[in-house]
Amino acid sequence: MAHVGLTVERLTRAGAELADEIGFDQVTVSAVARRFGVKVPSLYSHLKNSQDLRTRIALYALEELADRAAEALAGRSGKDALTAFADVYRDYAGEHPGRYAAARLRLDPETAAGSAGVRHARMTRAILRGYDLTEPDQTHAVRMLGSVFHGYVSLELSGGFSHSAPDSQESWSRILDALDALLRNWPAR
Amino acid sequence: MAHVGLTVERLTRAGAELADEIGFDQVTVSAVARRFGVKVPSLYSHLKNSQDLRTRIALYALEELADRAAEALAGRSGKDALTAFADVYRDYAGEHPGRYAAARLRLDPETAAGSAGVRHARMTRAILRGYDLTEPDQTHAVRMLGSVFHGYVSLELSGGFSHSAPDSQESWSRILDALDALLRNWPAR
DNA sequence: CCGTCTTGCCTAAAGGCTTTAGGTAATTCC
DNA sequence: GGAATTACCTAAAGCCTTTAGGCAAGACGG
Repeated sequence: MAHVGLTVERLTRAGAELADEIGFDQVTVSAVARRFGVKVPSLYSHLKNSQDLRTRIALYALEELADRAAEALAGRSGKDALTAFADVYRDYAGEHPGRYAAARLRLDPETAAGSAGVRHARMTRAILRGYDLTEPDQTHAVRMLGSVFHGYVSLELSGGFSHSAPDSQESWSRILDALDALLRNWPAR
Repeated sequence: MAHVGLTVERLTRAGAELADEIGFDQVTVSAVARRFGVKVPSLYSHLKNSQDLRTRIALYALEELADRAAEALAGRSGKDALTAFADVYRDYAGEHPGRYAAARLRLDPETAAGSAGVRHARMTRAILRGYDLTEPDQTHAVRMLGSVFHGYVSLELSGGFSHSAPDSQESWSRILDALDALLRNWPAR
């Protein structure tokens, strides 16, 4: 077969696209090879194994998501920042369900520490600068925001809120109102 | 081989146990057959296919979780109910990570409608009777609670909060305080 | 008590994904 | 121009899924 020019980057990107099309857990080395019109073993000089492919897609998605979030956060603060940040997550999951699922892949601690996950955590904390929270409440709030965003998007993606009133968009918007109110009025111990 | 007495129920239960031991997505028809000391094709007279097995495990876990939640909710109201209900989820996920993962399996709408998922939704709504919320805010709050519970448990399970201060238990408890405060003080539109 | 029917698990087999080992042709480099 | 490297290939083994068909033991009617 002719030279196709396989690289880890191209394989990762193709895997990410494939994830959005057929679902992250349907992404296999075979499927990616097929997409490049190449025999499966050819990928093994670029990838350690199947898990390696999945991990790379996850890191790619985390990076992409963090870039979007960072851009959305620039120049905003308070509720404005909270909403923009949250919307980045929800919109990304809507546009790229496969990549979003990839971003939720459990990474081993070392890989996680070197991933864009760290940026996500820092940005979430940055949002809280617009509110009057001190440690350890700030950390509790970081964890809660992460939970709500991930939880809502994940339930919405799995069809939890579809076909029932009120509209998911309205719930999302009202939940963000509620979170803003909560952060401005975080209960003392 | 001798008569083993395979039934769909026994296969489902074994699959649920296996899920907790090796992870829900490692649960295969092969693995369950192995556990019964039986050849793989023997299971196909009880199961339609691999997805059928997974779905049954999911329904089983949803049922079990709903039973526990119902028991915890009996005789409680207000914050007491909120906490007890939330703890059931978190504890179940901690004790049975594989089953919890199974309970999050995306079911097709028809299957979902006949599942214990409906009870979960009703119970969440029941908790809100202890707070002064009217529609559509009640629905928004139901969705938010579901998101936080699922999101938190899911992040905790994937190792998000381990090895970092403060303790995850403390965050959980403070987040429940915060949710209680929020529900008592839900912002008007 | 005996033959038949049914039930319950088995072997055979095909197709797909993963992964390793080793081959070949084209490109790169001295 | 020849040697080394690169990039993709074939071969093959192992595991999982799923369908088709077989056999033996227990259930059941005569």
